[in-house]
Amino acid sequence: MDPEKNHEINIKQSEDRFRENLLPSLSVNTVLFSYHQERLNVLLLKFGDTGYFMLPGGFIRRDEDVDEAALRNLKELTALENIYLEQFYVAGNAERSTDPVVVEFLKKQGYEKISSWLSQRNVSICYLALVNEKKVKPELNVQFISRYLWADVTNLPPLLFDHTTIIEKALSRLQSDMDQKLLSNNLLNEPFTMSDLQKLYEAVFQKKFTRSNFQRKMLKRDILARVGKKYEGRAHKAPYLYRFKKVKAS
Amino acid sequence: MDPEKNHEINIKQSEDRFRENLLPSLSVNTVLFSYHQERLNVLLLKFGDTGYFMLPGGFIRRDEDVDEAALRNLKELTALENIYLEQFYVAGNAERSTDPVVVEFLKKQGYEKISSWLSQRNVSICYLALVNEKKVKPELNVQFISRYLWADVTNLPPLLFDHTTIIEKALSRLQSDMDQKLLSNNLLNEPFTMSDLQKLYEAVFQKKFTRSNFQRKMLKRDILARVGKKYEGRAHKAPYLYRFKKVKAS
DNA sequence: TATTAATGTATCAAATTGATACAATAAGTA
DNA sequence: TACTTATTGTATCAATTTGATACATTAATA
Repeated sequence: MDPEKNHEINIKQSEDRFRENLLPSLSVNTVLFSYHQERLNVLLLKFGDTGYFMLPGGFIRRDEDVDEAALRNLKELTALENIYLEQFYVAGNAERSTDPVVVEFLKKQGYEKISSWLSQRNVSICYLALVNEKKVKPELNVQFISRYLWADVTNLPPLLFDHTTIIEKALSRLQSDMDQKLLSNNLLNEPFTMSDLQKLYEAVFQKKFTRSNFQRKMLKRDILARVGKKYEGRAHKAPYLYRFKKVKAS
Repeated sequence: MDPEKNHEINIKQSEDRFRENLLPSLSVNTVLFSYHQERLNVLLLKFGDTGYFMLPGGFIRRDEDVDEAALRNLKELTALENIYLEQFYVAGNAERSTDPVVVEFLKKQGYEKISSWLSQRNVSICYLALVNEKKVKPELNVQFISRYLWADVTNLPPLLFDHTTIIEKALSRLQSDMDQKLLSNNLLNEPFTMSDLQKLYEAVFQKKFTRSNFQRKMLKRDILARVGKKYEGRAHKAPYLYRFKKVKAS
């Protein structure tokens, strides 16, 4: 059998399954932040050979909470579990689901039907998550996804749909949450030095902090526990190593 | 013709229209705050004779933005236009759409079909808005809505679905936005005195502020313009009257 | 004209923040 | 071993902000 025909049949079947099991008009997208080599990165998936990238995402089953759907999709795409997820934005523009790059690409490949399916009106509920890059194993056996990329948030490639806007909203939410919630938690490997923590803050806020004042502020918050010293074999005082204190059960 | 049969046909027609024109699985709800007689209130609609209330809401047309849908529904239900609306929460629990009170009520009245329709899985995108109670003309020609109520947020009646949770989330968002965005704007009639403004803040934050410090804080923000004095015919110094300064076009 | 009650503003101490200085120390170098 | 270097931990000081309180102003009334 013609493999392409076979493929279209598979699509037809999955489309039927979609109708049965998934909520129509809705999807979730997750902005996965990581911190690696002093850069704040975002996980992106490359769409075919278009040169365009997109955020990981997926659909919502009829019997699961929207939050659960976000967690499940995250697990399916990256093998991550027990991750802090925060719902920060709804992408609800009527025109957002049609991207000429996607339509063009699919038509060129003969996927007229899939094209119209993927271009259906769709509202996306957007989450952000914070992860250690090394613990993420992106799943690439997904149609049209050719590779993945941890992209520096200050230097994003071209993105499909309104995903650039979504990432901007995610970053500003991350900034306003950074001080309150214990977000650094997921982004830094313990133990870490005060300097490590400061560099993370600087990557997130995209500005410099005064060292001594940053240290004072962090120590005063009573969230760090000193667990030793780090001897780097370099000619200076060894910095303390820290872990985050366990959050009190309240 | 039997009026109830006739009614069911109307429902059938509107259900068909629903399928054609509206996004399935999705709705919007709006928490409409007002400030009246030193109380922070929320607009609620009474569901039949059940003793239960609900938030105003509606559906999203296939060709309109989610934000537009929220504005349109608000206009249809209250005749309000050009209102500050903020998306603050997504109610996405799988079980949220089924409320035994609603099911019971509709069955009792013989509306089996409508009951199952209204109980379909539904994700609600929630907005908050701030309005002058006197400018709101709630529309009561809506099926099952018997009356409306401006309910004190500190003393809510029983609510259907997860609407109590939604209002709690709305209040905490209102509190965190109060200082940044010029929200008082929509809640106070201009001109107002400093004491009026303070009472509004006290209703929103549900706590008292020290008068002199509140005044200092507000004056320093450079958002108020003095426009005269208020002679109340009472034995004390006349307070200044204020308006909000026009926001600079930036 | 004195009294009263609410208002506008000043004041003072405490807490917070930004900038800078300085002491401590791990390793390299003479 | 003593001195140097680089980085870290902490102290200090002024400027700013915040909470509490005091006091002066003033519109109506007795």
